[in-house]
Amino acid sequence: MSAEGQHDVTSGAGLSRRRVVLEAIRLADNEGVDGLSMRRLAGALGAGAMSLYHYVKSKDELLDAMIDLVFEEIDLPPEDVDWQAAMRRRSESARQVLARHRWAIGLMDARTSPGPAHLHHREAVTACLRRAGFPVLMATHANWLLDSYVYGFALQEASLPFDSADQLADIVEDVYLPQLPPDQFPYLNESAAALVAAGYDPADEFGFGLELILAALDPLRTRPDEAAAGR
Amino acid sequence: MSAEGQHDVTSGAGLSRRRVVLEAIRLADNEGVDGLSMRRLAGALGAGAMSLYHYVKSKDELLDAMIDLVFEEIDLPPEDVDWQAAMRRRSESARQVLARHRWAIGLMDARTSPGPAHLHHREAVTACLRRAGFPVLMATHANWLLDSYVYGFALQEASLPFDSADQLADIVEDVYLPQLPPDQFPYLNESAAALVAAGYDPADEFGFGLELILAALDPLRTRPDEAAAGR
DNA sequence: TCGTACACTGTACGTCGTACGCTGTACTAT
DNA sequence: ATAGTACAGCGTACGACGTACAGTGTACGA
Repeated sequence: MSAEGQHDVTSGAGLSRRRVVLEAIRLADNEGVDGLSMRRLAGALGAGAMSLYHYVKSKDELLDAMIDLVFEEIDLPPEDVDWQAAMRRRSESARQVLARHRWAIGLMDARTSPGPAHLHHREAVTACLRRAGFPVLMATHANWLLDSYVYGFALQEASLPFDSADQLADIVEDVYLPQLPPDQFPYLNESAAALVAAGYDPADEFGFGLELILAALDPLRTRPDEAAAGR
Repeated sequence: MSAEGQHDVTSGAGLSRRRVVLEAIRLADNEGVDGLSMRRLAGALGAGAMSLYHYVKSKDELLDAMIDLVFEEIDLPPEDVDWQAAMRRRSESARQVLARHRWAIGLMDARTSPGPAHLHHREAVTACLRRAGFPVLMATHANWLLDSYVYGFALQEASLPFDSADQLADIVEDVYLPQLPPDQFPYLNESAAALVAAGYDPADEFGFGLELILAALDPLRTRPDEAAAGR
């Protein structure tokens, strides 16, 4: 008698696991992961706190589900381009998605089992590398290397206190430099000055490492790339 | 009247910021970061919960301090070897330290300001790269790339459910493969089989990407390495 | 002897995750 | 029509959390 009215208001249907997880992601995006509580989440869905437990076994399981939904947002490597283009696409996509959901990267170290979207993504990447001519173990190496770079970059990006190049100059001058006496940190001062002078934008940084890694991996293939050659 | 007895037992002196943070790290190492509460930490130190707030402004500040102490454990790049050896040393050290404190990497994305040990480390790395002959902006690129790799690797390593190569085979067979129907995940099955057959140890994986990155960065220097050449 | 500073603590408040048991509704079998 | 069963959701309660606030006793200089 109390529930029906709420359902109509919030979105027609009743609760569902998907709706719960989606709203949890929105909440975490807006308020940070610390602002996500079962009660607040339930409130945002127009429901009681305990109702959520019909769709999610525990908060931990909810977090797992959130992460897997984030993985779903990441583009898979396209199959009709050469391997470097495919990896570029999925890596850039991953970076963007992880930047959109800053909380996700910090949650990943605790949860140990991959989830279906994660597995699906991994399969697609491995397939791409194998078809590109990387031997089995080399494909594993490449996978580790690329993922490490993407996750590590996202981690560093998430801990930056600014979003754009505009803010960089301000932050460097107001926060960074005052902490850095030039006699004790000569090189960081030099760096900071150069970055500001060059109008440095950390958003451009990702490409450098990615291209370097792709180029260095390329000669480790032992066969021509099927996707690049054929269809 | 209650505190003194405990102090003698635990380590002679009274509380101190350093002792608080050290014990917090030990607790987080043993029980996971979720098991670290102000009450439990105080208990482990033989003190009341609120006593901690004389040394730490809030739990958040405690976490910041813990992370910075972790950074202190990481070897600085030695100054008397060539830049690749120096980076190898500090990167390996960072990997080990972050593996020893699994909780640290997951905390890093939330806390945005570097801390003194972090800054000191960054200065030393930048110095090493600059002296090796990397131009200012290129040194920044190299810094981002290397750190991304190290952090991302640590992140992936932390989310592995096993520690050694021995356990890998078991886990793959018991947990991984049952989730992976061969028709849906042919490449992951191929990989898993190859890894088990090769006696793959993820501890060896780190070197591959690191060496690849170091080798690819080397030609981007514009001057000879001072450390390698001189003294 | 007094005052004052310091190191530390007990209590209390609001919030958290969630165990437990209860509601009303929908549907199926009789 | 009636009873039975399953489902979806909720209210309450418990223990643990971070921490504000108002103390406590001790050490020490005047």
